[in-house]
Amino acid sequence: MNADHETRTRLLAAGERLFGERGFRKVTVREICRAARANVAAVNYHFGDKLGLYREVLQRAIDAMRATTKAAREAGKGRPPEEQLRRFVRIFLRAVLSPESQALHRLIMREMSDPTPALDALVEQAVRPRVEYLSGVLAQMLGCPPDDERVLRCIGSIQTQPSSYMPNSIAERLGYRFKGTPAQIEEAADHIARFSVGGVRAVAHGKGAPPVSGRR
Amino acid sequence: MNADHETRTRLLAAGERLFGERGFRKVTVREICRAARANVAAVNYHFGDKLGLYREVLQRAIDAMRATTKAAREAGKGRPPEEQLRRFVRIFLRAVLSPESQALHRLIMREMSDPTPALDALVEQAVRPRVEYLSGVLAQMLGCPPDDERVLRCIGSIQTQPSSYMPNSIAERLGYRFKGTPAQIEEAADHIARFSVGGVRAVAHGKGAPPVSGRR
DNA sequence: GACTGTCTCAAACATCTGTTTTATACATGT
DNA sequence: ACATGTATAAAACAGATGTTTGAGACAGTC
Repeated sequence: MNADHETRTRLLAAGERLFGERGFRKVTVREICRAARANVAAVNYHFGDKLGLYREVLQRAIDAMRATTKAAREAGKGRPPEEQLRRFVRIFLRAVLSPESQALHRLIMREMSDPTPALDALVEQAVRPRVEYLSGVLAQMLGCPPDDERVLRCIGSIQTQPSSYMPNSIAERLGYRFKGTPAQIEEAADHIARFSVGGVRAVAHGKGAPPVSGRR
Repeated sequence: MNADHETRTRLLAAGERLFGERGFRKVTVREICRAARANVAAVNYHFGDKLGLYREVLQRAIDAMRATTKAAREAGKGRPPEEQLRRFVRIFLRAVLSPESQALHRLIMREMSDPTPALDALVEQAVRPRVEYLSGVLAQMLGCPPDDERVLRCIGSIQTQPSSYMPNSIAERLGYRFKGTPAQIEEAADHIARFSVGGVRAVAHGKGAPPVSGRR
């Protein structure tokens, strides 16, 4: 019986931490089981296989991402689109960089840059809703329909920026020490928000990069 | 003898292609040897071990990256900093996305997001010079010293954007078809240049993202 | 008290992967 | 002709890794 599934729960916790730190491939079943003080066979017993455990962890990450999107949506409700974008950036960065919540959000970013067979669930359940929300915000800022190519391009430009602040990043080797203190997180969010609003404005006005030489 | 090192050359070519497509870890020695029509032992004979082959391929990538930085530097010589940034972005994107030259430049991006023991050479020989060049450009645009934190933050915001246009990217699943035609590459470069110049301007003027609510 | 289903464990298994060994062929220099 | 250094090939090796097996412990059920 053991309806609490104690071992199962410990495996999920260990998987969340380790998968979040290193992604699916670079974590070994034996490592997870050691961290969860469980037998090597425990993963296969409770989750079928390694990917089964990963899928459950990823589902939690998907839920966390949806919650973040929802929080950003609500924080921006009734405000002008630029302010909606700023608030989205700030809420997103807090989620990705705060030590308490970072594990699951990093897992998302890893899954996107190095996908597993579980990618589909992520895209359909979490990425698509977020992109739809941001598309609405950006379409307003750009003054164009949400399916304009510029909308998706801007979303790309915005969503990629946070990876500069993740550990392992080259920036650390170049003197930029990012430790993830609340103050640093706000500074990073502030920068990305500023940079992104400015970038979108430039795209909206069709200025900033004439074909190759400089009309301006 | 065999001073041409035919097998060695084929191994390097196969390694360049495969490492560029999938990175160090996800390529197997047997795969490389099969692609190079060589024996499994060939890699160890010619390069000591797998990492030895990788280091030689990476060195080519480092050289390609330095050449790109140099080309951007020269293309911008004597021009205003914004134009220097635009030209850098365009030259960089052409290198990363053009089918002919993409393999080595993708290897660079892989090495940065998922480092191997060979990372040091990359950072010291290729990343640092590029960052120094961009720091100069951005310091001018921002009107601040090159070691101001905003400089490095902007470099991060600029350099991360191209990953939106790499294969495997989520954008493909959401309807944005990027095939890498010259026209599409120019469009992408145009977008990133516009967005980045606009972003840097906003950071320079301290506008675009007041603390949380909206003064503007 | 025997039975059943749940859970855990140590051990073994199968596969993949980087590496090494051993033998052989070939060209070159003396 | 012989020795030497270079290159390739087939096979074996060693370690890691995901998975399976078979036995046993434990709790609840008939």
